[in-house]
Amino acid sequence: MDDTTDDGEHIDGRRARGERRRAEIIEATLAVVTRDGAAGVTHRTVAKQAGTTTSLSTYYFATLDDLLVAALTSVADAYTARIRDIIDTPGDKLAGLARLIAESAGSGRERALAERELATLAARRPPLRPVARRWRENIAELAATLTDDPAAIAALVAASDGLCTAILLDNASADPDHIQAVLQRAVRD
Amino acid sequence: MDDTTDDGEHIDGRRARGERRRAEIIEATLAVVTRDGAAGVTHRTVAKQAGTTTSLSTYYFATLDDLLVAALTSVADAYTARIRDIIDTPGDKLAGLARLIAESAGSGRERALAERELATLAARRPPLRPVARRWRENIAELAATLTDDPAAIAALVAASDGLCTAILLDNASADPDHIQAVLQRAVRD
DNA sequence: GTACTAGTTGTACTACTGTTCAATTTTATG
DNA sequence: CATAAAATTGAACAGTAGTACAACTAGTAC
Repeated sequence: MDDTTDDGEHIDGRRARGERRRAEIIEATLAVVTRDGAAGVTHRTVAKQAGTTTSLSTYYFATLDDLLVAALTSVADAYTARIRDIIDTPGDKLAGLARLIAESAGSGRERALAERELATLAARRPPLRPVARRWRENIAELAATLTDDPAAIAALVAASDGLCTAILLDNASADPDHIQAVLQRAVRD
Repeated sequence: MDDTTDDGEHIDGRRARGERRRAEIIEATLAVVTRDGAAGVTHRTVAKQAGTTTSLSTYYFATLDDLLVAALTSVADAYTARIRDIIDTPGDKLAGLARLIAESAGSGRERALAERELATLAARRPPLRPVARRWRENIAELAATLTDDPAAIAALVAASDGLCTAILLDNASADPDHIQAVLQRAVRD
């Protein structure tokens, strides 16, 4: 058998399977956070959700904190990609951001809630803080393509964050036009 | 002995002491949230912090949820009073709000963090949600004294919330002037 | 004094927690 | 084939969780 890639690098089937398992466990963690909140995350609940054993969860993530860091990183990565898409795509960036925020009311609600729970955890766990900061840094980067005024950038970040809170906690209106109007207030001259 | 108030109502020393104890337990709960986060709140940790026994904590608050609701309510009440002060006091209301938000970086950091932790909990516990909404409703009321534009009101609420996040999670600048400038962007014509 | 109520304590039970570890299976290497 | 490495399992340990409950103390009313 020739177990090589096009690059000629060997692929260890064991490690590949391990990576898959690791990803499954992270996904299971997010499912648990979505269902029961961050407080519901234990090696046992995660393992059960992933259909494996407790020991395997500790095999990949020695401590619960490691697991939470990995889960938050995963969500942050996804959001980073989404925002980078908006930045790189020609067109109205504020409208794109408004649509992304509006998703927090529907399909993206679970993800947004999970991100928020983990971000709150981060306030108390230093290793989590850089990861939690990413969402805000990404918005700031998007804002920087629209204005040079630092106050306007800070205002857009704050508005985005506050709008998400409103949607998640207040069941506020998730009309993209309304959201865009609020965002526009932050960056207009 | 004449155990009556000016109104002539009898005061039961036992009940009075009970009310004091109840308040002490709530205060202890906030201290625990401040130190270890909402996840650190258990009947035992709270009782230890309050200098009483576990059973007494369950005597006043049958379930942990009851205790968390009471603690969040206490914080929300304090914030409500602060904001009402700003509304009722003549002068620049935005400057007052900016000073209040800036406190989240210093003396008020613990309180603000506790409120945020409990508010995040509230997303998942329906009985907590109305209490968690109060902070935002109060800001909206303050905003309503400055403008009639619903978008501007929503923008000020979102900006206030986002600025607090920035301070708590990013260690962002807590300069009242900077904060006021960002807030001003939300409500100006 | 007695009777009653509110507050308070210590104890105990069951359930679940993070974590460890030796044993086992699966896969790769030579 | 044999050997080693990675993945996976089951069981176990010690610690802590929520909660219930009977017993006890302190304050009230008559």
